[in-house]
Amino acid sequence: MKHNFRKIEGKWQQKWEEAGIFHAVDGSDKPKFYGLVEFPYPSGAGMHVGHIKAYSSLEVISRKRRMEGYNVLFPIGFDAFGLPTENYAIKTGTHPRKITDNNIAKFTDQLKKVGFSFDWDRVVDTTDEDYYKWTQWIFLKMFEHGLVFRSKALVNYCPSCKVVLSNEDSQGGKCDICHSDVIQKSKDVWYLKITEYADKLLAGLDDVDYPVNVKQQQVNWIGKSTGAFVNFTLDGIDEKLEIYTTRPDTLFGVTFMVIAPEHPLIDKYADRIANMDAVKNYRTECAKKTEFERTQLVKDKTGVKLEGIEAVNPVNGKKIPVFIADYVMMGYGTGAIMAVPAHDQRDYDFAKAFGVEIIEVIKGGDISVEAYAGDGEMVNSDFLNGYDNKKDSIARMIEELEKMGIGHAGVQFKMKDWAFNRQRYWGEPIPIVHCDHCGVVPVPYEELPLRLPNVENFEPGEEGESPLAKIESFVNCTCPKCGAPARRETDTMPQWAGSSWYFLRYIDPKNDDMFAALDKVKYWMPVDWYNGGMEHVTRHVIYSRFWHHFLYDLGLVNTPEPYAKRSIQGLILGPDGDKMSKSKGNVVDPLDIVDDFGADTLRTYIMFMGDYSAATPWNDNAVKGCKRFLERVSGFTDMISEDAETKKLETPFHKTIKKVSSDIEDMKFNTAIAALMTLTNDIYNLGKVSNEQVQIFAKLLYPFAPHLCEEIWEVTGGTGFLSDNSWPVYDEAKTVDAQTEIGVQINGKLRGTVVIPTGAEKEEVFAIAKADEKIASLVEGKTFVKEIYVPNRVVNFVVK
RNA sequence: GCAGGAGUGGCGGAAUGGCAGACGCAUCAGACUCAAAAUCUGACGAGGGUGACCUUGUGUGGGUUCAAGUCCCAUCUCCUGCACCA
Repeated sequence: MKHNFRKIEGKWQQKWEEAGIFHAVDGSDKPKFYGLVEFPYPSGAGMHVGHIKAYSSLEVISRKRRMEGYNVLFPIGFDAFGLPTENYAIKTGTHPRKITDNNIAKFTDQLKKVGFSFDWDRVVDTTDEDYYKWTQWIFLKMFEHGLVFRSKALVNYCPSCKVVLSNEDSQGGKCDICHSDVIQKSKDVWYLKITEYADKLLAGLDDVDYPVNVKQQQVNWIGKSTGAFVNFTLDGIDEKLEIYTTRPDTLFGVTFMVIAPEHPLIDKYADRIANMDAVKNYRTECAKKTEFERTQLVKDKTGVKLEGIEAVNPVNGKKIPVFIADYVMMGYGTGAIMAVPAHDQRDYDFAKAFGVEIIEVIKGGDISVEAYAGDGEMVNSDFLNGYDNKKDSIARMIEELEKMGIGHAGVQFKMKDWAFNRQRYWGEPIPIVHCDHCGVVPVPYEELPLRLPNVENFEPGEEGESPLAKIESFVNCTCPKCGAPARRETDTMPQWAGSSWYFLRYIDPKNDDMFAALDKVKYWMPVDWYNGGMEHVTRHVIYSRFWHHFLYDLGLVNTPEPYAKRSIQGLILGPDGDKMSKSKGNVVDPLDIVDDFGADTLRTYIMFMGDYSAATPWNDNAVKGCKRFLERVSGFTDMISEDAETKKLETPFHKTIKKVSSDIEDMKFNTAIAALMTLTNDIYNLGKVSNEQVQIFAKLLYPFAPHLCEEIWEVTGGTGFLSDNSWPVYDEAKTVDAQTEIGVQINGKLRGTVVIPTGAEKEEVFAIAKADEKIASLVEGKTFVKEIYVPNRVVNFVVK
């Protein structure tokens, strides 16, 4: 038959939809499989080829699982709150609701055209009030459990988007949305205490199947370090100056202290600081620097000495100077450090620049040249003298600090609490009321959802106030606690709120009483396999793990970890090898490929391009190659013959079933398709194939090219849909040929090949190899030192 | 600087320590055609030889092994993430 994709693709998509074959069944007796892909942000541009690649892996696996008898949940939805929509709304004067609805309709249509087997009955939309009601509900639960707090603090702020950003949203000192330089601004910020879950998020990684680099990145992001907190004192003032250090063993080498320019101690003792003008100037300069600039000047240490203030080293009573310098961050540890120039390079650079004393306490380096961070014998260190490794001396020092009551062991995390409010319209309203009498009051659960007011003007204020602040009818309310007039919180939640729990809503998308019923959660969770992008590893994945751990602690879900397994897809690059971008004009529109070559070709090509997890450039010619392959497969129906010759294909078929089955599980989609191409070549070489063999082939190719395979299945007399039929099984005995060609090496160099009966005994194989004319002539007159045989692979004769 | 990963034909990429380059693309030659496209057949790492074949070859330099793209040591390059984190 001809491969008329225009005719068959629409036909099968309609049939699948009418028959509802991709609907998951709650509580079925079959084993369950929950395959999850990251739901898209429905942008106006429509789908990108990257979306297709991201969904194709679990699409293939889900289709295979259904044939293997699983009850499959493979859902899709839309993560639709966010700035691009809001900005577009401001630009065009169209309401974000309308833009979102249009974009969702477009994405839905496109996803269906590609033939994804999503369960369209469970679609979620994070901007739907029946959905965000539960986002707000979980937020209130966190509030109730003390995981939400408000504080005025220096935060990452994007001057272009006019919003506060979390640490995760401003990686590399750039705004995640518009890539402008992020500045530090003092703002009222709502935080979620993700740091309270830092240890659980770290430990949980032991129980899940994530790629090593993903785990490593999360470990780095959480950034746990162990060390000690030590209280220094200020000379002549009854004030403690607490520092955090990972090297308490070097305490005798402390020659100065450094505090962050924003440290509160400076203002507290401003009257004692003789050079306050210089200090103020330095602080102003630091505030002007972007995070990026601050990290660029790694080499040049700057700072100002606090004249009139001296610290006292608690272990030896020595008076030491105190500096402010921007190499110490207010946001990490206590915002103050003890400086040990002899054994820390940053302190060393600073000491050299400011002429501070350097005292060696660990032997082994040359401190006239650089700081020494290695192990060695302790010197100049009182009771630590003679210790010769970090581990012992740290333990001994902490013991002493605790005994003296001036310090204790402690841990620190690089991860910071999650800045959770945005001064924007298109997000979930934060369900909090500010009352003059009662302070911060949560909106009662029964009043949820707290709806976004329908307004015309979405512009944020110049100083970064939320657009909601201008809407009197929204802002003015009564206090839920005392009934007095009060004001609503006008900030909204960040983009990542709705996606932190969406996989739970798929389980029970229409439930009005709960985000998802526990019995259904128990049936479906955890997600068996979650595929997505590397860019979400230190954002969405870590946020959603946090929320899920919290819900687990409340007993509302059955597992602490939401995702049993995580995989990552690589980028699709433009044909020129660069990242696809509108400005470079190298973007490939997947719908163009569907129109020109068909959805099956697009899907097959994307899975065949290369290693699934690697970045691979697009190649238009190779797309045509996949089209050609599918056309050859279509041709099988014209080659069907029921004669005995087709028995010759038995071994190739069993081999292919084996390889395709295992390659799909290993996400080696490219070699699975290559194996099917090889089998296709075998069939063409023979020129005939049995009806049953064509049907097996259709089943194997079905996850990749489902429309064509359903058509072949129908034409060859198959009953029902392929998803209702079983995945082919192979017979191990039939995966081997009767004869095998093996290589024959002499002294490790390939000198020829011989054909042996598969599985032949060693001695027989040696005999066959030695009988080979060419081999015989090459070994003539030599002595055999060693004879090696690797079964069905190679023979190696070592001769002299 | 720290962590993780990768270097294989013209290209995308295959190879449980056992015949390097599967499969696809591109290219070249041939068939079909008035011609082109499509399709089919064949060749296709490099160097040499009329030829069967020979030599060489997986970033670079060493090593282990009967045998190394694969393991070990060193080194270079590239990608990804984090980064003055005390």
